[in-house]
Amino acid sequence: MTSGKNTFSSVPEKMNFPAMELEILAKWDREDILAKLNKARTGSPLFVFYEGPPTANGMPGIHHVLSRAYKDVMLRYKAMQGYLPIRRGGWDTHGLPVELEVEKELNLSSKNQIEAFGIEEFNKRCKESVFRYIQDWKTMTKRTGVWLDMEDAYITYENSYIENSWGIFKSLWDSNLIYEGFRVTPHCPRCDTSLSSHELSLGYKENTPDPSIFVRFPILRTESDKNTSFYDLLGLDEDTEISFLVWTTTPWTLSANAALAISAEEEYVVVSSSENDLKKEKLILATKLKDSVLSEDWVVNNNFYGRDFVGLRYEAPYKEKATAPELQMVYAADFVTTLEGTGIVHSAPAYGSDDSDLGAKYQLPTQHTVNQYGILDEGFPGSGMFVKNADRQIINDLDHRKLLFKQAIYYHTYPFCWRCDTPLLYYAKSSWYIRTTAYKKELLQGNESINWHPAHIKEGRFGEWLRNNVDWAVSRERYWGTPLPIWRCTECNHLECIGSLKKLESRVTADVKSQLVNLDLHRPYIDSIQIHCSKCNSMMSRILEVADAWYDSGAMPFSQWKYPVKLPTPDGTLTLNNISDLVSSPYYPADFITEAIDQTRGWFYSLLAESVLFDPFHRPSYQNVIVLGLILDENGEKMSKSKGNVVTPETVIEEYGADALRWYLYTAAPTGVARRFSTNLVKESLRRFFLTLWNTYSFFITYASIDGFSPSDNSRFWENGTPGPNVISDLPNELDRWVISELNFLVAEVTNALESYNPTDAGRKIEDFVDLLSNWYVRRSRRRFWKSENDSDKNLAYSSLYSCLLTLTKLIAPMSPFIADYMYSNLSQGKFKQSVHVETWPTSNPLLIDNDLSSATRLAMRIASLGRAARAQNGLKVRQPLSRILVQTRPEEEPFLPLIEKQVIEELNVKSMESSSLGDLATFSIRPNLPVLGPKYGKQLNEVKEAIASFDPQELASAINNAKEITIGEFQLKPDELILDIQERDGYATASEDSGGLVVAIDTLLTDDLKSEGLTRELVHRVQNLRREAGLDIADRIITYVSGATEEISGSLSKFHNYFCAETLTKEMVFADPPNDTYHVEQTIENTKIELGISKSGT
RNA sequence: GGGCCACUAGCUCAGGUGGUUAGAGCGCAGUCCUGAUAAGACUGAGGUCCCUGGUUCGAGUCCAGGGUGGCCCA
Repeated sequence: MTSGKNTFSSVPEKMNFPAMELEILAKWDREDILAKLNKARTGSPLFVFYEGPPTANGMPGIHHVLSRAYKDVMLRYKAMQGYLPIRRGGWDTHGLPVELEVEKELNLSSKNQIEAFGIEEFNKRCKESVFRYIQDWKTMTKRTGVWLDMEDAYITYENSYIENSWGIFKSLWDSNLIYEGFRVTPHCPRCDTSLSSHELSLGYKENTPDPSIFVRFPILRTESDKNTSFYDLLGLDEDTEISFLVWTTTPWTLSANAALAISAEEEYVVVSSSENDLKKEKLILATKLKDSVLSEDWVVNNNFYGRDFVGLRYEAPYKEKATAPELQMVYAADFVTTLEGTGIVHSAPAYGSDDSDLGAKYQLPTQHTVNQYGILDEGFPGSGMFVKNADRQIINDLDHRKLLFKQAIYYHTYPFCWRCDTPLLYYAKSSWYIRTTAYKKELLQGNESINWHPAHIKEGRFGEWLRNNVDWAVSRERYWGTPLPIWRCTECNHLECIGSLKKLESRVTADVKSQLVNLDLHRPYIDSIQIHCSKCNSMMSRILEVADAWYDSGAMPFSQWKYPVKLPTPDGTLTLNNISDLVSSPYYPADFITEAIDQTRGWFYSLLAESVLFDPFHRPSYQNVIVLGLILDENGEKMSKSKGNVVTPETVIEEYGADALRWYLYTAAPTGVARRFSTNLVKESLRRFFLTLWNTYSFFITYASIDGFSPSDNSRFWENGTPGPNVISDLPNELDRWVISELNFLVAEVTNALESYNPTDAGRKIEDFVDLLSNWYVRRSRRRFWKSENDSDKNLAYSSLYSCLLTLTKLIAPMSPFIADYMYSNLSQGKFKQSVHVETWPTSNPLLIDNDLSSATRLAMRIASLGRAARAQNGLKVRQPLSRILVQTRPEEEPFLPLIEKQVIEELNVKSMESSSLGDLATFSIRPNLPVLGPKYGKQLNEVKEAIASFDPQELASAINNAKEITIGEFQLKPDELILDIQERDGYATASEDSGGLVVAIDTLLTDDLKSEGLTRELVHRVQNLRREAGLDIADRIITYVSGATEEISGSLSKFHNYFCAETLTKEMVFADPPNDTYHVEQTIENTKIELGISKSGT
């Protein structure tokens, strides 16, 4: 510490927060604060953070500021807690959204067109596009005060990243966790491409007409014992045929029927028609749907549950074309409902997602009867036609064969290609899967060990997703992505997975080897690398699929480093040679991640799945997650470019500053719930919190500068010489003791909140404290700062306020880093750290927390509030002193009164405060103390309540006062089972709390002395206004002129001469007309006109 | 269709474990206070705690069903 007095820099009259933030940013740059922080934390325990990588092919929005702000707050907090945070950023660069943007720019609309254009050039454009807005992202990140390492960010398209991701894939391959299967996707038969869910949502059309047909699927009579017995069970003769009635809106898919699905728990009926009796036909359908499908002629013969039909075999319309007719039978499936149709669903695994899942479950064949252009195969009615046109032929054929029961037109919402308007087909394509279901148990166990904020995500959205886990379809038939490292033999179809470049090198021929040097691992380059088949020695080519971009981001813990890599740890520098080293290093798993809720099935899942499957111990790669809610516009609608309701971060920041925006984002709504955003709310944050804080700070600086206060003056002020909340414990003034107690309590609360990853609570607690600091501590302490002598009381007031402000700068530093550093720099006068962000987090001293004092002060605030209300209601302005106030509290609060007497007297401008006993003037009401009586009397409570209500309150009151048991009717009541309220007090200005037992009564008697004093105070007030209007400095001494005063006024002024002069800094009082060169104004006081003037005194 | 979340004053949000008459900030109307304040205090207007049932002596709170909105998935 330097010796001598430093002065505080003065506070600008009008504060420009955004400009201040730019200054602080320049300071951080100039002084390289982040590097200094990292250096200071060398050898500290790590706080490992993984960044969920954004894509920089669009402008960053408010929701991006949200997640960055939440990332930053925890990193800054942990740094202050003494950790070394790992703040490496990352970029997600692959995937369909990127391709779509480029397709749009190049005006391409199908895979054929892309391939004609050239994959090489296409991918080049993709690569260029992903960093199109990187500068905007970096600018936003920096401007919002977010300390993420953007210069050394990982990039998912880099070779090293791809190669590491291959390594994971290879490891899964070796564990038999990769397989090839079918996956049903929305497919455009004209563009010959699958559509993403996003594209799908662009093309839904309502009221699309489709055929709605009900088809008979007769139960086979002879082939198995069960079937025979079913006919026998119903006692059906040879001529009677029984059929499942099946509903479909896609007749063409009947060509690929593989199964029927029913709901096991639903009720079904066997029905026959009285009219059709001759035909001896019986139908089966769900009980609930009978009336909507069949006419009243059909009567119920038998009742069954769906499960009774499981295993029954049937005759499909095109059974001769089925690849596995022996498997065509009834299966139970959860997806079957009884809301429409017949409750019996025809299933074609190639043409439906549910169907495909069912097929996978029972190993049904995925049979294609339609090619990728939507043309129906040979051998079916309508063959060679587009399926939607073939529908008609099929319906006619079914009708002809008496299989069609009835038909209609069905209007529903159906997806069309957003590019070419062709109806989409759900179409099974070959796809590569990761067998996540093999580790379902471990995934669920891993989830158990993760701390989710908010907690409901764990068992709710995320847990639900994991419990319904299906294998991850990880391949995409696309171009711009991590190529899957699988090679297939062109001759014998043998498959091999290659996990690294080195391995690849060992498998290629000598002439190809040279091509591997500096090879871009993307398509099309990697596609030309062939290897020799280990089985038949023919050539193997890479399969053409690339990985789902979620696979990239999920691989991020492993793939983000370029091995070998040297990383700092508490024990020194550690070298990681490969992804296996990573898993056993302190860099795995992450302590903390945070992203928005839409990542539950995105990054949160891919991260969990890949780590659980890859990690030998099957641990999740993250331990704490903050899940953020979405940001909606002020009307509750999602912000989107097309709606034009996007608020850009810049607009808000330029007007109110990044701190205000951040503060709003932390405190406005609990984490995880959607929130409505409007610039006005940010403004409110600024006004309500920052301006209050700023005014308090500004007050301190102003007066501390005048008085030359220096924090180091008070040698016994700091404990261990460190600035913080630990001010000495024997402060004589109860206001100081109180504020220091509140401060220490606050430190504990904020620390707890941030330890629980809850910046929202932390911020709200700070707001509450700042309000108390400004509107109680400073307001009540003002006179201590104003008095002219520099005594120890004044010094301790400064010290206490200083301690609060300095500690606050640290508490708010993680949340609003700019203003925190700005205030800290001035308050610390360069004696502590270079920046608040390299400070250590304050610790709370429980010995300084005084709960009684806290309660007492709250009581003082409540009394003051009631006192002001009582005055206001009776037209007694606070400036008029009155003699006394009577206060009635609850018994347990009464001991607090002496502690706060001085504060209440000053606040309410009365001469004395008395604790009032139950006097004759009061009237009472008595009410039952329900939390006590309820459990005791239960159902009898109503009788007790009635008894109490019918009893004389006055009598009860005195009994309670004497702490006696009271007999009311048949009940014996103890004093604590009743609550006594005072209603009013005649002859006084009274006010009482609605629910508490607190009443105040102000004696309204106005003596001559009190009146004179009130008059003097009124004059003081007028003179103060003149001082301000005249533009005098607060320390200027003046000469005061009064003319035209009544005897009452002049008498008052002479009686309270000293008071008047001290308050107004009047050196000389002149009862005469103010000279012309003074500042003077005519005033009306008590209906009298007087002339009041002031001039600056010479000395 | 399924899952999750939300629904409390005009707006934004608080309201452990059930307890009589549900709060804050902003906004509105009025009054007051001010030698830090872009402020503050008090009063007032403003509530079907989304609805319906149930449990309970007692439900904003617990349970069931439904509604609206949002997100995710079909």
